[in-house]
Amino acid sequence: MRSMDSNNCHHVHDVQQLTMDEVAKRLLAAQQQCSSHGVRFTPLRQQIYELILQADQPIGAYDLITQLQQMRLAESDESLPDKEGDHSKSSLPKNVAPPTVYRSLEFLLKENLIHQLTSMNAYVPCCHPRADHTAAFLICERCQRVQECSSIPVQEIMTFAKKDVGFCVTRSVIELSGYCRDCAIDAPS
Amino acid sequence: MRSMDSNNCHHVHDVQQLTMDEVAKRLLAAQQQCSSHGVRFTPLRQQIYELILQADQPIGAYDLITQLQQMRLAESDESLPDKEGDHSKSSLPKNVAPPTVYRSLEFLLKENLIHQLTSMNAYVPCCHPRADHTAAFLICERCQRVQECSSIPVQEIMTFAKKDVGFCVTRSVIELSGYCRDCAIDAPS
DNA sequence: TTTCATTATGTTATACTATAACAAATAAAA
DNA sequence: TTTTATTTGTTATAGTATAACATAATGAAA
Repeated sequence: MRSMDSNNCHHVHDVQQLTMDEVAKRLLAAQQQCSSHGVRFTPLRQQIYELILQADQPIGAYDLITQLQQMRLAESDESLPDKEGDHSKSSLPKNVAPPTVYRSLEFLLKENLIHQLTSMNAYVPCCHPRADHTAAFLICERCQRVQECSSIPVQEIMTFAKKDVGFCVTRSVIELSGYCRDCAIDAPS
Repeated sequence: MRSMDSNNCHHVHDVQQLTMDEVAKRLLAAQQQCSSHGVRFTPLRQQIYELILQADQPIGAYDLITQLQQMRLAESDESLPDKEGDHSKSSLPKNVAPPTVYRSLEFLLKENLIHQLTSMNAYVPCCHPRADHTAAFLICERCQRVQECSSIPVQEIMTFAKKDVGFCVTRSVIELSGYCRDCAIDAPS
């Protein structure tokens, strides 16, 4: 059972377990963001974003492929039950190949709509699509819950790299695996 | 050209570009550590550790395989030039398969002799093999230089996760890519 | 509208990274 | 020595990601 007070500290958010309402809101916001950025939020990109939003765990590229396949099969089945249905609708390709998904993932990453969890080859929605912030991720090994932290200590590492080491960061991977608060109860501390 | 004062701030070290002397020292230290831990520092493990120490960049598993192959070929060639040499020496297998290398990498990781750079699927020596510290890595995209930081801000993230979020970290991946001090001069800041 | 250029997607093939499962060899313990 | 445990070899395959080129859809210019 997930604690309700898990978000009480500064800038820590669960990235998933969204309600249908929240998913809808995110999709709309993404629409608007893409529109204002002058980039195209195509049906494919939208579908993939939606799958990532709806997933209750970080989802891998090949899982997305599987789910897309099933969605397309389901769509083509819908046109059969109709006795006099027009079968000339939109015959999407049956097979979804890796590049199809990876290109949309690349797009969503560039738009800051999703994050990549490099340590587990999976993807999650971004909590704050607007900002180009540096985030750390707390990944629970047991329940797969992922929390996104854009807290002070995370920012301090960046300023440390710049000020003290003279290192100019262009990409950050900060992923801490372990046991979340709820799961740590059962596990050794 | 690498600055000499790049290590002037607390707990930041280049992980590579070791002199032959330093490599020898590390090997000896590893020998002793393994001995005291009651684990076996076999010739294979030693060879792989040595290759990682000698590399001037993070090295991938399949690069290690290639290098091992070449070493073994070179060894078997050495026995040919001798006119009356005993060819019955140590005929090592010609092919080095992935598990051979991955198992030794696993060993070296467990002994804290090396680190895995998850974001680039490569491996580097550990600066402080003794401690089981949390480290951040600064990875230069241009010159491939890698710096290991076990500085205060890094530790603060860990305490933040524990104290403020109740998250119990078992494994950390903190890798910042970008431009090191020397390369940042030419690149946009 | 038609043409053209651009962008996005489909398609095929393949590269790269890593592990499972079992066999053989080696070293340590009984 | 015999047994046991550990390490390494071997074969096969799983999992992740991209290159290269073809086709289709979109948006802009003529």
